[in-house]
Amino acid sequence: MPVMLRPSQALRLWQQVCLYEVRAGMPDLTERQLAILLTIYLDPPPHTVRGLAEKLKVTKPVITRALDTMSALKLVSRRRDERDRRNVLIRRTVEGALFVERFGDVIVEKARELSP
Amino acid sequence: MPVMLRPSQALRLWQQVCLYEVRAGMPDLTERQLAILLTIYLDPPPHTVRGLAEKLKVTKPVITRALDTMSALKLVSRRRDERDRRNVLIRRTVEGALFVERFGDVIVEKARELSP
DNA sequence: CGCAATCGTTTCGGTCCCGTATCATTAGGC
DNA sequence: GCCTAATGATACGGGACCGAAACGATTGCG
Repeated sequence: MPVMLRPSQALRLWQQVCLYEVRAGMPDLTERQLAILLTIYLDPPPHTVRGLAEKLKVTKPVITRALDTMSALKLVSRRRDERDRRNVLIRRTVEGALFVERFGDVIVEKARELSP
Repeated sequence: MPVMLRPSQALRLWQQVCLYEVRAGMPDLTERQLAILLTIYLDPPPHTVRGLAEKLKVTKPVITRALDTMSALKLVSRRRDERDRRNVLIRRTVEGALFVERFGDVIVEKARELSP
C-alpha cells in the first residue's frame, strides 16, 4: 500500500520537519550525512566506506569525512574488520539509534498534522 | 485528512529522497538551508532576514550566510525594500521554484514507491 | 617471497559555515 | 537636526567540507 501524498503536502511535510529540527537545535546535518546515517540504520550490515561511497555515488573521502563528523556526534562508530583488516566496519551506536528513532517519530507527527 | 505514516516508512522515505538527491548530484544543502528555502517558497511573503531568523530560532548571520550560498546557487535572490531601506526582501527565483517543484515531485514519487 | 590490487585515510589549496561582536545604513521619535 | 533603535552585513578565529591526488596498511595472487 503506497503512501499517497500531493506535492504541496510533501513540501510542507519536509519544511515542518526541517523547521522542527532546526528549532530544536539538533545537529545541522547535510543531505549527504543524513543519507549515510539513514542507510547505516535502515539497510542491513555490514557497512563499509567503499560500499557507502558506491551506494551514494560519491568519493570515499566524502564518506570518511562524514563519518568523522558523525562519529564526533556519537551517531555512528567505526571498527576494524578483524577478518580483513583493510576494511572498516561502520556500526550503529545507542545515541544514533535514539536519534534516528526520534527523527522518525518527528516525521510521523508532522505528517499527521498535515492539512488535506 | 492527515497523512498516515509509520515510523519505519517515514525513515525509509527520508532515506530514499536523500539518496536520490545525493546520487543526482544536487546541491548538498543542510537542514537549515532547506528549512529556509522551503519557508521562502511555501510561506507567504514578504520574507526578511530578521523574520527568518526568528522563525528558525537562529541568529541573523546564519540567515545571511545561508542566503549567500543559496543566492550563488540562484535558488533565491535579495532586493532592498524601497519603502524601508533597512530591510532586505528575500525573493524567489525561477531556478529556485523549479528546484522546489522538482523536489516535491521526488518526495511524492518516493512515497508512492514505499512498501507497506 | 614479491608485487599489484584494494581499503580507508590523509594531504593540499580553497571555500563555506560557525558564534560572537561590531559595523554602516536607515528610520523614527523628540 | 539629533539621538536612539532597528536592520542586515561584515570581521574574526576556528572548524568542517570540497575534489583530486597521494599515502600507509593489508591482502592475495603468481
